[in-house]
Amino acid sequence: MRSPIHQPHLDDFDRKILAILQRDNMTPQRTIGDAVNLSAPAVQRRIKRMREEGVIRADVSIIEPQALGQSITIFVEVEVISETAEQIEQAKTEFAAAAEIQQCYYVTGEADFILVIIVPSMADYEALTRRLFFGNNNVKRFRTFVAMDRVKVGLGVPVG
Amino acid sequence: MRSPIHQPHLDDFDRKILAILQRDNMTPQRTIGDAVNLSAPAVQRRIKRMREEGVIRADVSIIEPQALGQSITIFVEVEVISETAEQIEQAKTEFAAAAEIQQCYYVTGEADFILVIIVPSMADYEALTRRLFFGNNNVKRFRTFVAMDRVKVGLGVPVG
DNA sequence: GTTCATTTGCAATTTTGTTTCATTGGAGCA
DNA sequence: TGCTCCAATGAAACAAAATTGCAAATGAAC
Repeated sequence: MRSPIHQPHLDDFDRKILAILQRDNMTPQRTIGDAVNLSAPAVQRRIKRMREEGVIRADVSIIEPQALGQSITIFVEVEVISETAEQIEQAKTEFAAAAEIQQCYYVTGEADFILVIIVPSMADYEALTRRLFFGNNNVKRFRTFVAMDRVKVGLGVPVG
Repeated sequence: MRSPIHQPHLDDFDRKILAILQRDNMTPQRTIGDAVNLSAPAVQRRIKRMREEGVIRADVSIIEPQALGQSITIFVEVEVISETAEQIEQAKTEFAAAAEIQQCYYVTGEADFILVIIVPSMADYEALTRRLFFGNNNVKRFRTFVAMDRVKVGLGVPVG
């Protein structure tokens, strides 16, 4: 379902451009060009290529959840009963579809899934658990961690 | 250290605009205006205001970690020994400073911190644990979860 | 009903993004 | 060496978008 990565070769220019874009993608191409010693059109072509290659996945605004009344961030470790391919796929689909689930990872270790959830209140979380976990008979157990401080939040990748 | 939120009143226009921007912040203001029934300048002024108020925290490109050779995503639950305000602050600062740590949350529950880490290889992770956890005598223990599939990744917030 | 503050749309202006095109700098090869 | 071919570049022209100025509309307080 996701577009493949064709092992793109990124040179130093590309990496510097990415470093700028993942900090502020509204930076004018001319400014980027000055920073990396390239003309604006060159920068523009590289960005376009990296978008096509899937190196740049998306361009988004990051919103403060509190401003939208979504003030609680919760982590959940979910352990399932049956780990057949089919059951796992179904769980992935279900978790991915929930708007409250901001992030979902399928992991090894003492849990099977780790979820990052954003809700307005604990009551909403409680309702969500009923729908998502207690309402799913393949969920063996789940552990909840409530975030008191979002110390560092982002999707930045080290550019090496 | 973080700018406060002055309980900004967001109307329906604002929320619709945010919904668009957190999906694609390169959408032209004119297009946004058409979608929400507002002129482009009106949209522009609202966006500017929400940036100043801190509702919109940042505008970024999202990069595929694999493209940068950072192909392993790891979750870590960290439990500390002493939870004095000072010790916690120090841990926050230390975790926030590490480039490999993409996200860091201070949580309640059976752990104190939850980290999302991006590294090129398990060897790099092992080196990181030595530096961050074994090298810190306030870390009681930590549990590692390696992501096999990044099912859903993003920082989108439900717009209610 | 009047006033005041806010927000809007339109139009002009400025800035930015995009395309065109001639040129440069190699890589491969006779 | 001298040659062609290819990919990437920068300068300039061009198109599109963002931003600003301003008058009109809206709405709340009095």
